[in-house]
Amino acid sequence: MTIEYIITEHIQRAVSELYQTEIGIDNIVIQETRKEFEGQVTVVTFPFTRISKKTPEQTGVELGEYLKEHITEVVEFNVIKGFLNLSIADSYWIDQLLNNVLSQGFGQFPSNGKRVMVEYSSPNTNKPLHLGHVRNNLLGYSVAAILTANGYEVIKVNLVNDRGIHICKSMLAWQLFGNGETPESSGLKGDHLVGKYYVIFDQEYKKQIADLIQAGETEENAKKNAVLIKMAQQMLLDWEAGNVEIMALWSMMNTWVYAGFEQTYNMLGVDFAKYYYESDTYLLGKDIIDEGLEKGVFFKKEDGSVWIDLTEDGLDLKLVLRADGTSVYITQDLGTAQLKFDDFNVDKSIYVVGNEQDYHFKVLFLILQKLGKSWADGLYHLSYGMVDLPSGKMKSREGTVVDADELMDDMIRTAQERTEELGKVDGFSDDEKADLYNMIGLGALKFFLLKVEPKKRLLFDPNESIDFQGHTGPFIQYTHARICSVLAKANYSSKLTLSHSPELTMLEKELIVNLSKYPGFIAAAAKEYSPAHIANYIFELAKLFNKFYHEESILKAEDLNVKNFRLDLAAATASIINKGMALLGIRVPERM
RNA sequence: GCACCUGUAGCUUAAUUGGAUAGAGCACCUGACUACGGAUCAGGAGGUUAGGGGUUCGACUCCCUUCAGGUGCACCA
Repeated sequence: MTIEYIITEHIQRAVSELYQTEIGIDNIVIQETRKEFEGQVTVVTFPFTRISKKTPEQTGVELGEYLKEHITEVVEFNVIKGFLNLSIADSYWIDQLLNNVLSQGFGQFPSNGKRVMVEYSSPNTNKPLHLGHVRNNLLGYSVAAILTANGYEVIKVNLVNDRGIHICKSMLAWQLFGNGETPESSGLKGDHLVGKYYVIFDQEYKKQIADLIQAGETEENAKKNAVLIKMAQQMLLDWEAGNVEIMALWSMMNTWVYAGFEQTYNMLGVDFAKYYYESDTYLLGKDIIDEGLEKGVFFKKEDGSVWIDLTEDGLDLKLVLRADGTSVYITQDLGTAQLKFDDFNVDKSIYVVGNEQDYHFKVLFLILQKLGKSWADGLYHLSYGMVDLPSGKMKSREGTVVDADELMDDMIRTAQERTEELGKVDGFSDDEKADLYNMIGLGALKFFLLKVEPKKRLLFDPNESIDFQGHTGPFIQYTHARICSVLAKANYSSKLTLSHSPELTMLEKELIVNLSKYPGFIAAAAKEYSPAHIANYIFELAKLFNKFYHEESILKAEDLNVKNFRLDLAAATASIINKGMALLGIRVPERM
């Protein structure tokens, strides 16, 4: 039972006894005491003044006296303005450390019996992954890990966009200009090879447009009538008709792409329980259209197209089926949402998709609610801001992207240079070195992307490579390695028993207070689907530990009991760093 | 034009969801026991929280308004 809980209960009793009024939990605000004041736990007394009819100070003193008398852990209190600061006994904090923080399951909530799906990554098969995908992948992976820690059963899925006109463009360009080039013959990663032809298509297409304009066509007509775009459109029709030759080309190029993606995902450290493919799902959703028409949620126009009127909800009319009976984007998303639910019977379904699709998901969820789907309330769009460069927006077609593979390679190389400069890898084997550079490079990248609130957009300057000092992944990794080093020197392996409770220093107490807050951050991160909370918490923890480490010696502590206690404290810190970073998909080294 | 999102130190950002003197990191300046690991620690300087109004004991946070930036408003996905 946490001290906050005990205090809350006693405040209810105190208010009832002192002022003869019952108050709800909502009125009780408990927070951590600010560093400049004495105490660890603070109660805000303003909400009670209306009941007590006294000043905030008087109310605070009365409550403080009551709490001190009735709760053994409350040893002292002071009131400053409307804030009642409580000092909690050292014994409580020591008990927290030894029996809570250091226990096996700390930070892992028991199963809540709920199942949640997290869809993320969602690549197109016509181009390699870029920085935007990296943010998406890291967010998806991390949110999945956080939900798991909160007791959910999590199913990670990837919905691959493997069909459509854009896919045909790279296929066509390869057919026309590829000369049979393969990943083997070119030495290119499969996804990069295909991406190369997507760019070539665009270049050739632009040339044709320019030629047509030269010949007197309007720009609009030139775009419509260029031979290449006509051919691509024909190819899409052939694909939909199941043309054998086209299907063979499609599946061959897909195989290349998937091999490339697999490599990138491995490097990023992300994984999926299931892949959905749009080539399988693009025809879904028609039965939902029928259902909606039956229920009167949708209506049909004279031309046969099907619509929904969302004007009462402040939105517009939305087409859900074309006049010719074929699907649009939202049709298949309606169908896919149903499919996911049918496949896994999930309670919640999270879509990790960029904020340019905010409107789309708003509409999608609203339609499903109107259709009366019982699971519609569990749908959530985890929207994140786009990553842009100093030069502006990234465009795959124009080749102005920060490529995911290159970026990771750069990060790892920088980690290597930095580490070698510091001369810290004596006694490492080549494999260990490679693993370490990978850990640090990717740790820096992941922390950089995850420490910012998802919905904020991110500016990424490739020339100013990511820092390795300060508010960074490597700073935290370093702290961890440092603790491991101390523990190794002391031959620490598991929790030490203390002969008696030591008197805590300010910093020790602060550290324990901090450590015991970990589960609260896990819960908050899940509630808001924001790994940034954990990233910033772990950073604060690492910083605090470094301060403690600097000011109070562990191995040279004044007596054995204090030394053992500090070893436990250090071990607990390392453990939380490790757990928290794991939720971000970041590994921490024992030496670096 | 309409809708949604964002705006905090020079830069990158935080603020326990309405609580105390708005915290950090980078960059800049000054320091740290002959270092339990200096990828560290301590200190300095840097803020009208885009501007204006309102709500209340109390506002970066909620409401109104103006400004700036972004995104979306296809029988594309």
